[in-house]
Order: sequence, then C-alpha cells, then structure tokens
Amino acid sequence: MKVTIYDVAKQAGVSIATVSKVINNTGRMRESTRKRVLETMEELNYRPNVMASALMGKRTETIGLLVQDISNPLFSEVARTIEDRAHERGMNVIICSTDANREKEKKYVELLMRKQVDGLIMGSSFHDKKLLQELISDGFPLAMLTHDDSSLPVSTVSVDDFKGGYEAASHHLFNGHRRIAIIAEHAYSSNFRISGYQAAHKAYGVECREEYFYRTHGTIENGKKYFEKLFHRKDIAPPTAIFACNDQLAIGVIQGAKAQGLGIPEDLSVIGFDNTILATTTVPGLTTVAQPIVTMGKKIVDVLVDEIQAGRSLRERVLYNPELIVRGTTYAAKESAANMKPL
Amino acid sequence: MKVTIYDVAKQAGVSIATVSKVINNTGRMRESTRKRVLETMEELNYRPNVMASALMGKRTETIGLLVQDISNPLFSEVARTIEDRAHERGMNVIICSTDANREKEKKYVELLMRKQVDGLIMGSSFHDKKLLQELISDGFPLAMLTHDDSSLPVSTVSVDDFKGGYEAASHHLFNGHRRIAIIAEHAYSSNFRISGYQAAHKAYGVECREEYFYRTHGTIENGKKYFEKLFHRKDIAPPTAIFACNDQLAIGVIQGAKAQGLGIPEDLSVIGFDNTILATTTVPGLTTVAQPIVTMGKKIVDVLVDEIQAGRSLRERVLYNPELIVRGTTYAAKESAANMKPL
DNA sequence: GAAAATAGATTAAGCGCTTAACTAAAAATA
DNA sequence: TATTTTTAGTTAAGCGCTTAATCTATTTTC
Repeated sequence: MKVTIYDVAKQAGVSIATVSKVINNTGRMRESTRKRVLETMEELNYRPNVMASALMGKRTETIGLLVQDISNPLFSEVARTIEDRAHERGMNVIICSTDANREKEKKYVELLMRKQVDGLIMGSSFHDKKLLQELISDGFPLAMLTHDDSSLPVSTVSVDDFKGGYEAASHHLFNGHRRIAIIAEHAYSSNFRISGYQAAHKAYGVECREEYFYRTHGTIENGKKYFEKLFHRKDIAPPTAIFACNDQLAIGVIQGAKAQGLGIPEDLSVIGFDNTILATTTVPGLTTVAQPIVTMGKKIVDVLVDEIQAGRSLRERVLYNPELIVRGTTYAAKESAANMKPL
Repeated sequence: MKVTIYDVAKQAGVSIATVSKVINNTGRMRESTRKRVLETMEELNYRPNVMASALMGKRTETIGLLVQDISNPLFSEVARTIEDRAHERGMNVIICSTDANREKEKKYVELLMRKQVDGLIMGSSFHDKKLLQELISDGFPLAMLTHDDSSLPVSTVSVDDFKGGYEAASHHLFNGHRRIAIIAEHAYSSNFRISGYQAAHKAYGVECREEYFYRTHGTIENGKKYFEKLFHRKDIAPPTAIFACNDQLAIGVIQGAKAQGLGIPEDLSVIGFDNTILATTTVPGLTTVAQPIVTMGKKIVDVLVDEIQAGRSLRERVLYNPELIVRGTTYAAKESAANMKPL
C-alpha cells in the first residue's frame, strides 16, 4: 500500500508533526532525529502526497500553460523551455491547446482552476478577454507571453513586434523591393508587426498598398492560398517580396511559388517570423525574424513563479528585441540592382 | 474567498453530503433538491476541489506523458493528439521531456507519482528498465507508445517498425539502388527498422554492408554529420540512397548533400521516417514512412484510460501499419534505369 | 538555586471532500 | 392499522498532510 506520513512516523518513532517538519525543513529538532526520519523515509520509499499538502494551503507546484496548438513548432519550442525552467523552479506544467477557441479556453481554465494550479501562462493571444479580466481581478497569478496588451494589468513577456515588422519590411525595402505584400495572422501581436511594416514603408517613402495586405490563420495551407490570391489578382502587379507573419505562412508561400515555377529568391523574396525549426529545414533556409524563444520561455516562468511566491501581481512587462536572421529566401529585387536607404 | 462545498450546502439549505451527491451524480434525492443545489453551485460559481476528492481516493484525472523532447515535431504532434483525446476522456496531461536521460526519467516519474497522476504514458523509449518494471509490478497504470518491448508486461501502441524499415529499403531497392546507407536512432524502435531494412536486402538478394550503417541521435545536425562521414570515406563507394530513421536525420542528410552540390533525388535518394510536418516543408517534399500519429495518440490514451478504469493492466498490444509516403526525394538510381523486383 | 528562556518534541484541529452508517418520513404491504 | 420497505436526506469518520498551541526537559541568567 501507499506509504504515508504515519508509516514513517511510526517506524522512526516520532510524531507525524516531526516528519512533516523534516519534509518541509521547518521547525527545530535534534540532528539525529532529522537524520533518522530521513533514513526512514528513504527506507520506506516515502513520497509526500502533494494533494494532501495542497489541501492545507500549500502550493500544488503545478502551472498551466495555454497555447494555441502544441503541435505548432513555435509553441512546442516555447513549451519546452517553459517546461525546463519550471522544473528547475520545482514546478510541473500542464499544457492545453486551445485552438484559439473561446470555449476551449474557458473549459481549460476551469479545469486548471479545479486542479488548483498555482498560476497560468497564456502562451499566446487569449481571446476571452472577460474571463481574463476576471482572473486578473481575482488576483490569480497570470503571465502572458507574446501578447502585450497594455490595457490589461498583467505581467507580459513578448518580443518587440513593431520592431520585428519594421526590420522585416526594411530588409525588403533596402533590397530594392517596392511591392511588398504582408500576410498577417489573426493574433494580437500581428497588429504591431503590421504597424512596423507600415512604418518602414513610410521611412523609405514607399506607399503601403491595401491590396498587398491579407490576414488569416498562420498555417502552411493559408500561406499557399494567399500566395495564389496575391498572384492571380488582375488589378495589381504581383509583389516581388512577401513578409509572412510566421514561418508556416512563409513556407506555404514558398511552396506555392515553387509550384508556379517561381524561383526563390530570384523571383520572390520571402521573410517569415519566429525562426522555428521550420525556418532551418527549407533549402534555401528561410530568412525570418527570430524571437528569443529560450530567453522568453525562461523569463515567463520566472515572472510567473515570482508572482506566485510574492502572492501578488508584479506587473512586469518585458520586451525583447527581435533579430532578423538572413538566410536564403531574400535577395535584391530584379528591377533595382542598387540597395536602397530610408529617406 | 474560495467557495467550498460548505458554502453551497449552507446556501442551498442541505448537508454537504447532499451536495457531494449531486456533484458525483450518486445516491438518490428529490429532483427539486438536486436542482436547487445545482443552481446554488452555479450561483456561487462553485468548483469542486480536485485535491480534496483525490485525497478521498478518487482519481486526479491527470495523466503524465513522458517524451524525449516536446519540441521535437514528432512528439509535439503526438502530444497534441494525446492531449485532445485525454480531454475528451476528462483528463489533463502533464508533459515532461526526459531527453532520454535516466536521471530525468526518474525525477519526473517521482514527481508525477507525488502528484498522484492516474497513469503514465511513456511516449518513446524509456531507458530505466528497472524503474519501469517497478512501476509495472506495483500495478501502476502504464502504456507505452512506440516501444514494443515484448519482454515487458505492459500495454503498448506502436507502428510496425520492421515493416516500415522493410518498405523504405524496398522502395530504394526497387528503384535500383544497391548501395543504401542507413542512419538509425538510439531508440528501441530502430532495431526493428534496421531488421526490416536487412530483410528487404535479403529479399532482393542484395548484400547489406556494415560500412553503410550508422547509429546516432536523431537530430538534423547528426544527419548532416553522418552524411559527411559517409561521403568522405575512402574505403567504400558512397551510397546512392539513404534511409534515415527519422525525418530530422533525413533533412540533415539533404542539407549536407545540397551543400556538397549533390542533387536530390538525382544524385542521392533519401527516405525519412515519421512523416512529421518537417517532411512537408522541404522542397521537394521528403519521401518518408508515415506513422499514423493521430490514430496512435488516440489509441494510447484509450488504452491507458481503460486500464485506469479497469483498475488492472489490460496488456493490450496494438501494432499499426506504417505507410510509405512517396514525395520528391527518391528516384531511380543512375546506374540502373530499370526498376527491380525482389528475387 | 529559582525564574526565565530555549530546544525538541507532541497534540489536535482542520483543509475540502467522499461515503458508510444511520435516521426520519413516506409509501407499500400485510 | 401496524409493520415493513423505500426514499430522502444527515452524521460523522477519515483521506494525508500542515501548523498553531502546548508541553516537557534542559539551559541560561542573575
């Protein structure tokens, strides 16, 4: 049967309170007693029951991680660093994929609350803002990754999406491109990437055309689909460059382009976002805007755990710099050999 | 403050036992009473505390999933289907990445046991066989994915690795290749893939040369590295085809080959294994042996949950058929235009 | 050497729930 | 109508732990 604190106490010839004290390293006792209890625990292969101690108001040492889809490389890479850091900090992680679906978000939050998780990391946009505000006003430990909504009094860790968008567009513009399409995601962060893209155009004195702008879910299929939309429009000249707001979209674009016989980057330059493993597996490698995934994953755990330990919101806002990783999918546009500078 | 069963009981004017009964749908009571309690629960936004009920011997409705590395696409894809199915069955999943490291395996198993998880899924090879046997003989609900060790009395779900290896090698052989290298993983399943590869050679009357056999960890870097090893050996003619035992290795091989100026598949045919998202993002697409990931993920959860509910090991062994997905990285060998048949 | 302080341990209450045992009232049976 | 059975609910113990309150030596202080 299960070994309980009573078994240990009996065997060691002390009370359960004493055993509890050695478990938690609290109170005072003779060194010999501590040692004897420790040995007995070892001997009986005793494992304290987390449920019972959680019932007494201790932490469950479990945090919930809500992501859109753990099978998406960005999230699985983030999840891995979160998991590792959480373990270092003595916590387990329950991962839930919400599919950016309100119902699931709600269901999983409820479930996680019932399990008494100590805190929650929102791994990307969380759509049910009302539920979010409820959690926040309940003082529940919360940290948001990649969703820097300044209207919410929560700790956030994210990348400077504006800058990322700016750098991606600037790279294209610098390379002489003047017709640069953007395929954005239905995500909060995309708003900033779009703004950055627009700001870069302004800096270069290039008009930003509505016709080159699409917004969709960030899948490979959609990348392909919107590439085709872009290239089958009769009203506009096709773009010579595309800024896709995640790597999957970029890869879809590349696949669509290659299927049409277009050369990458000779005929079309493509930039992605995230620098997931996918960006490294294409040949040529995908030029993309890197998020410091490992750093961010670590940080979000630290922020959350600090908050849990402090017992109140620390409202930390951390913004990391994105980095443009130039690989093989971007190149000077045909119509302009000379590289360009902003105005 | 937290709403407890007492609050509900008081408000509804019943005893906590009655409330408990409506929560668990047990015992009998007037319909009007049940309804009143239900309404009160709703009204107070009451969420039963899983810890407390777990303490009373109920399930925690949590299962642990141990994988090598959740950031590896194969595992993240599997994890996603496991997660979904588990949720359908009313359970949460705690994911732990072991890095195929004994220490971590042990540490995470301990942690999960302390958290009273109802069962464990071993998502790939589990190295600490002793610990495994301990768990099994303790009667702890366990299911193994992709690790069909017949010496262990556990339920397993896996793909027919022998057949997968056989089909991969046969495809190369059929295409006329006679120098087919194999890069295997340090995983239990690789043994069968290797056997299948050897059996196919036998069927075609082709000698299997030791020099074309390597074993390593299944990363992109290692794919590249072993491609180079293979092509810089002076003692043997380089292979015209490679069977890599996972997609990452295959991609590494392709990257190495392209870096050397080799054309894929004209100069080198490559087959991977797993059919992860990575196999679809390369251009041309990677020919690979598909595991029915979704089916397997679902099944392993069902097996485990059935076992948990039955309260004893069902010792189910499920073997799925792999499927060779021919994409663009395999082609007839130069030295033989005609396709070949087995003896 | 008596009072006060300290060290080392125990007792007992209680966390939020489940459930076996019980009770009281209503319904069925004799 | 009296007795048995059924229904609808309650009481109370206990799951494995934490911790404040308590207790008993043993030391320290003056």
